[in-house]
Amino acid sequence: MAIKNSEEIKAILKEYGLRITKAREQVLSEYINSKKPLSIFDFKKKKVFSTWDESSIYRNITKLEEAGLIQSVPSSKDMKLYELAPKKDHHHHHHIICTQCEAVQCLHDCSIDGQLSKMAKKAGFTMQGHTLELTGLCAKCSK
Amino acid sequence: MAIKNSEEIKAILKEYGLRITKAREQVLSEYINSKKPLSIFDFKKKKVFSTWDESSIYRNITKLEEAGLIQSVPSSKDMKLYELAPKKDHHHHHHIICTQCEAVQCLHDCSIDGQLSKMAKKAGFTMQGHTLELTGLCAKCSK
DNA sequence: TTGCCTGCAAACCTTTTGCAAAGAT
DNA sequence: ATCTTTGCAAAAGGTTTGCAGGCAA
Repeated sequence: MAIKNSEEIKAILKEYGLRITKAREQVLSEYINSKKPLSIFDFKKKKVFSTWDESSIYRNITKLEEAGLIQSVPSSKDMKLYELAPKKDHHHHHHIICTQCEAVQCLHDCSIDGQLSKMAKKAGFTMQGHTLELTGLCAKCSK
Repeated sequence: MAIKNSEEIKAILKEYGLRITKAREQVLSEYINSKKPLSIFDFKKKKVFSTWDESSIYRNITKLEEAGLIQSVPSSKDMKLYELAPKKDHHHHHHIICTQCEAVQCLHDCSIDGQLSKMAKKAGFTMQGHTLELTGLCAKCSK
């Protein structure tokens, strides 16, 4: 998703019925402009967030999730991960996690639905959905 | 996987160079005989485990993971999930869960590896593995 | 003004660790 | 006899909550 400026962020918050506060704008901005899921740790690393109390970041993440702007992502680590929720123009996608450095990346072409439906049918089921996570080595770690 | 008795469990522990203790046998047995990933909560629910201290269960899970008998599974919840590692579960497969009656069935033809590898490669990753869960309606419930 | 948001501190929950006693090899 | 595992209690790390004051609508 393209980088959005402050006015656009505010408009989105308004559209979702959320109050506009500086902390909330910054949290949403991170998710909108990030290519990968973010944990509280990712926020704490950035000095922009050193002004905000951790609990406020947590509460804003919760608010954004309740509003449907972000969603939680499965992880093997001890921290919760969230990513921007898919909008209508977005594609259903999955993640691949590096088994060495734990980097997470989104995979934007999920072209296996047809095959999965067939597998389900063989077992006598009508498929409704699926969850899929890949593991592997990222470019850096496979060197 | 077929249910294994106490002697078989002991043999596996020995094979993996682990000492045989009652607690460890019971933890491994749960993973071997479970059709789904287990968290510490699943252990605490069972009264067999009420005899063991939580820290011992945690330590045994750690030991089994280090030995390569179980592996961690990505999750959105607050608790870590583990499942039997694929080596012991010689038949790589997935599950489909009925969204109505919660019946679980194994899917024994996983023919998507090739496609997943391609998806991973596009993202710059070398795929190592995947976890997949399908949801749908079973034969009975879709009537 | 009204009610939501924030910082602070404390509570909470899962997981880890230190230590001495009990158990496995 | 030696080295590992256990129970207990305490600590650690991430997340949530209560409260009083501050800010958005």
